[in-house]
Amino acid sequence: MTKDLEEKLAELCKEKGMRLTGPRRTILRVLSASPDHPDAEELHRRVMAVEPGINIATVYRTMNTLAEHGLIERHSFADGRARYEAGGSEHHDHFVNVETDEVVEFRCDEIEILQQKIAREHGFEIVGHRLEIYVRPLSGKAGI
Amino acid sequence: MTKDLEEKLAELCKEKGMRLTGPRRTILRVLSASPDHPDAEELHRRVMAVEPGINIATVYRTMNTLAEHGLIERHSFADGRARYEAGGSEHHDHFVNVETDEVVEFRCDEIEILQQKIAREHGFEIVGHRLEIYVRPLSGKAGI
DNA sequence: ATAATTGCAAACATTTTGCGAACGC
DNA sequence: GCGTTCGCAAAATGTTTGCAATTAT
Repeated sequence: MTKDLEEKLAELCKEKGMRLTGPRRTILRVLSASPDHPDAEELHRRVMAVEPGINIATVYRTMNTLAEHGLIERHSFADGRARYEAGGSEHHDHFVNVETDEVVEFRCDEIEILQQKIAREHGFEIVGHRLEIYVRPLSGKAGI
Repeated sequence: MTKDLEEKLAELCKEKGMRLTGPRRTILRVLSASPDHPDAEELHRRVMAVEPGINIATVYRTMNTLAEHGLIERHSFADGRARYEAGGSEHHDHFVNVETDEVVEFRCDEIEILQQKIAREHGFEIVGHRLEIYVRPLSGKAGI
């Protein structure tokens, strides 16, 4: 599944006319192997572990290019910096466990439908959306 | 009846032990008169129009303090910078018009209820949430 | 060949911080 | 008077960009 994703992204790059350079290939590989939502610095760290010498500016530029072509998603959570996620997976939203900072994906079609409805009622067409639900485990002891 | 929002905020400040300095008063005034969600720079611009000489660092510090004490809300939309909103109003979510950067508030109880439901299904208790729907005007002229 | 992409450093944008002076309580 | 807050300038982040060299097609 993971291996496929890298190839799929590589193919999409070619389709879009993007050149498959060494650094870009490495970035695609790292991205494909990242099930989470790393920011540029973390991504760069992982890329450097695979192939040192790649500049963080290249990471930024590549992420921007990939996002422009719709190959990845660029989130910006509350912390301010941009976080990236390899596209290809289905749309989903996020639970953020405030006690562990863990992110859990979920999907709720009914909510999506309601969004469409209320947007239309306001005279809008949806371009995209972001839903984060900050949570803590149900039964567990209260945090701090 | 409606005690001025500015007065309400001022009182809350005192309650929380925050000093009501000149600059802070001005910032509360501007904030109270801002129905939108200005960022620090815009807020500073408005503050300067009322009383020149207030530094933008003071705006940042004041917004942080107010947010820590729960008197205002600090949003961070996709554009990266922080935007502030005088609290006190009911909970709501946001449409962000991607063509104008304008923010429109909305509220949808059905969505809130679905959130509760799906969170519970995942074994979570909701602490808070954030929903932004990025939109463009429906019918008329296409953007770009 | 030639246009896209890279590394590097410098520029940029936003937000925070150290400090001594000024101020509210 | 004492602790908070201020203005200022400098630092800290996070991200983008100009340019000459390199590389994929």
